[in-house]
Amino acid sequence: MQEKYTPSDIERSRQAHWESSQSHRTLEKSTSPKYYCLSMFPYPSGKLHMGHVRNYTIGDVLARYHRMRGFNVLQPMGWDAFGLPAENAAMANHVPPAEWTYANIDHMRTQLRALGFAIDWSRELATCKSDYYRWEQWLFVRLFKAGIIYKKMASVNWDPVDATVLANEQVIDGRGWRSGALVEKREIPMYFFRITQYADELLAGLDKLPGWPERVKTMQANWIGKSVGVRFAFPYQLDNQPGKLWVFTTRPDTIMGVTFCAVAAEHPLATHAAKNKPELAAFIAACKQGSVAEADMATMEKKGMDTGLKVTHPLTGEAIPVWVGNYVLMSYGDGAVMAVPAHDERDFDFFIRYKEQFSPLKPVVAPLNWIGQEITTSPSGSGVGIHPLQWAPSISIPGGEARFWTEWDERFSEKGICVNSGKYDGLNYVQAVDAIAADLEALGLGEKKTQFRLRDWGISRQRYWGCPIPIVHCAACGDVPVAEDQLPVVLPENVVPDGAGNPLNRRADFVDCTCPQCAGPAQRETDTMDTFVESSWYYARFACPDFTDGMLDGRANAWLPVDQYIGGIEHAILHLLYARFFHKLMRDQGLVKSDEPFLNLLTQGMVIAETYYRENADGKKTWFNPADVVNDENGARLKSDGQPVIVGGIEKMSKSKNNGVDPQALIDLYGADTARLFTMFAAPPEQSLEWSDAGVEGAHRFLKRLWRTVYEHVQQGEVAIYQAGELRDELKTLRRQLHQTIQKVSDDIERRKQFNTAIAAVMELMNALIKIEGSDTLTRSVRQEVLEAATRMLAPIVPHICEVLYAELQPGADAQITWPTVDESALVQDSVELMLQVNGKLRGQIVVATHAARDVIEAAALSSAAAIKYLEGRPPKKVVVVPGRLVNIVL
RNA sequence: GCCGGGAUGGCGGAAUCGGUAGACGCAGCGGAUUCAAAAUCCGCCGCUGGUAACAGUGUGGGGGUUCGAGUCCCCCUCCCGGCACCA
Repeated sequence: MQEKYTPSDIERSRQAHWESSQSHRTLEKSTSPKYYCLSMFPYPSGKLHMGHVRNYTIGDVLARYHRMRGFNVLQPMGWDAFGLPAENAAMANHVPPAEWTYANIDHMRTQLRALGFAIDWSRELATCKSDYYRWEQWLFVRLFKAGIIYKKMASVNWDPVDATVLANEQVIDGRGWRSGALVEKREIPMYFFRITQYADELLAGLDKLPGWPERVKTMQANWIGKSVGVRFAFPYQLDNQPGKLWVFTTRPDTIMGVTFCAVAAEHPLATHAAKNKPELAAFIAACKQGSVAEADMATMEKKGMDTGLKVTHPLTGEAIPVWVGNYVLMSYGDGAVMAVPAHDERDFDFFIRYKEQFSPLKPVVAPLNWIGQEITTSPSGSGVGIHPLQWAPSISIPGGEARFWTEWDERFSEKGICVNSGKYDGLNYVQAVDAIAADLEALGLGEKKTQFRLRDWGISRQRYWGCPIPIVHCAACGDVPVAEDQLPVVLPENVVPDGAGNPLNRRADFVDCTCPQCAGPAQRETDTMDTFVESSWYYARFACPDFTDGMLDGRANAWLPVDQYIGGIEHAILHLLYARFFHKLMRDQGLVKSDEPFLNLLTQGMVIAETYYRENADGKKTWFNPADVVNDENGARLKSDGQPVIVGGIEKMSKSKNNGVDPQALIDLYGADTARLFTMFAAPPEQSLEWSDAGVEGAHRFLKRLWRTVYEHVQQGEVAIYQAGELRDELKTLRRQLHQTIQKVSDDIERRKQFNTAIAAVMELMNALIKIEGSDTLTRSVRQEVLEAATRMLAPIVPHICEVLYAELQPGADAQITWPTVDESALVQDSVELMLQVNGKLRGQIVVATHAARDVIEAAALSSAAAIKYLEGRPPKKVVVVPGRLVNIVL
């Protein structure tokens, strides 16, 4: 055995061994239970970053642990290879996205291999290859024919200068990132997946996922946003034509308080009213400026303008003014809302802002009372600005003075008993909803309805580097799906985009084709699919990546569902919801049998780092990598020129902010095992990890110490592991700690998935071992037991060094290392130390027999020196005994 | 703005079911070894007072429940993620 730990040598030789013996190749046929361990596949951005290392190390630890436990493990890897960054890189370097992508894949594959992940590389796939995406096109065609995919108009960000559609990320402060032009919303035709048809199942399915984190399930449930309410209409006459303005509300009980209606800027009523009102047309145009991102819409100042149109309140017959509101989303419900300023905060803010314009200015109708609010006397205060607490009594007095308040109070939106609501007075929420819904239904103007916040999934992208949408546009036949035997529609790979629209539009060889239906001349669709489509089913394709006769074969059902899925928390909603949806689509197409794709989910926290930038003369930002910046008491400066840079805040490592830390330097300096150990040790996996280099040294030091300890032990010659015989106390304690550690580490990895504490426990064990002296056979045999177990426990985390050390401890044992088992007899302990508290403060310790009775413990506690000191002869008021933990004496 | 999460020593973090706050590691300080340094080993290490024993105090801020709160409840601040075309 070598005296010195040389990671580069042992890692290279171990990896060569794994490769030549195909150690990580998954068995197709096995009597062992299966364990499908999947980490979210990477976008091939160029180099691995720390987030990847963290993600894939977690997966590898779980995969290797389960293999040690006798499972038949599948751990595949692939590439989410279509996407926007490839087009950006293509424009910057004048290289086709395909070339850039394949080069990145090659580099990143080498990096993943260097980290020693137990991946079955024979199943590798890349989504940009036609043997993958052809099945996506095949499914598209089937779903299109089944009506699950349909076409409708939708808003996109339009850059009028570059004449191109922009991603939300490419809109910065309302302007195009390259042109700097003010971005506009533009309506274009797009294909949609009817995900809303599965909304109920996607919501209900969350309850059948006990292996998913609560936070993810809560986020998805809120995203789907099921709400029960009433959809109803305000009738109107326009140019002597009758019409209905439809709205949805979850608060039909407040319908008697409707003061106005607000419609989205794109709403037909708004468009109509703007015809003869230039100022309204200008306002609507202003609403259409800026990005389509909901975050931008929601943080915008709430503005509106009266259309001058009036609709009729369906129950009171009152004329209700219609406004255009920039906060009303056309994509939600009917693009219009009723406004009840008395009971909705957003309506309230809007009303206060424009109160002069509501003509005549009328006090807010207040139909509800607060639950449990006692109605006593009329307050003496009057007029504007009255305290909200005085409001409820004041409005409840019949014929009493109506009041106006200027500050919102959370209680205004609580549900209560109807007042000032005509025939509905005195009804509670449920009764009022039923009565009002029944009345609206009798009028033919509304009904109860379940509404989802979830919207159908628009998948058309006006981009080149994606999977072509297999549709042909024929003047005679319309939109025709490509025939199955014509698939795949292959994306040409030699194109360099230039930022001005989709270059496919200019490729006659791609666009011009014949109609699959009438064989006449036709044009191919040039939009490509959202890259989330590729990542929605790759987990299934890994079971049978070589299958050429269909999307999936029977192996998919053998492996699915994925037993453990691991990926960043940033995917909690979109990717994970789309993948769940796709699984149900595939199930309904007879491709898979299960209902859910991922049994257990681990959402790793993000690796975040400081961002640094400089603003150029044109206002654009140049981002600098943290590795190129010094940030000390003199501020942040660029290493290369010593000039200051602006600190942009700590954010998720990303290419756009250039704050990714390259793990390569770490691997080069310390080896893969140190990189893996430190990443797992630095923080628990679900927590976000702010990157710092400090501490890596400590992880490396631990591995060196482990090596040396085994070396010194092995140098003394072979010894069998401890099996039986009388041990001195010191060794008994060490063995107890060893088996407690095995128990803890197993639980930490398998159940808690908290690897940092597993590592800490082994470190403690090693610290205890090093303190034991002596080279007698008994001592050496216990030491052998501890070292064998320690290397086995660390093997999933630092496999290279552990396999080498284990082979030194067990010469000739070349088989798969197994997980150590707990010796229950080693755990037995005769006495236990209890904490002694007086009035909840720690005042001492007592030692009692392990299973001592409560009264024995109490007596021991009361006779202890500490108790006598604090009791000063008085009897205790109460004694709390928590067996195995503590005794609390209350004075 | 809405939804979800987080805040514990100089730093990363531990405390798993309401029961010893600070495990483990980093940094720092002191010592050993060395011609010297690196590496390694030993010891100390929340804050305040005290030579010490010990006492007080302490888990973002404010309030509450409890014999006992980092952990539960209410309110607030700041930070991070997502918001449908970044992936």
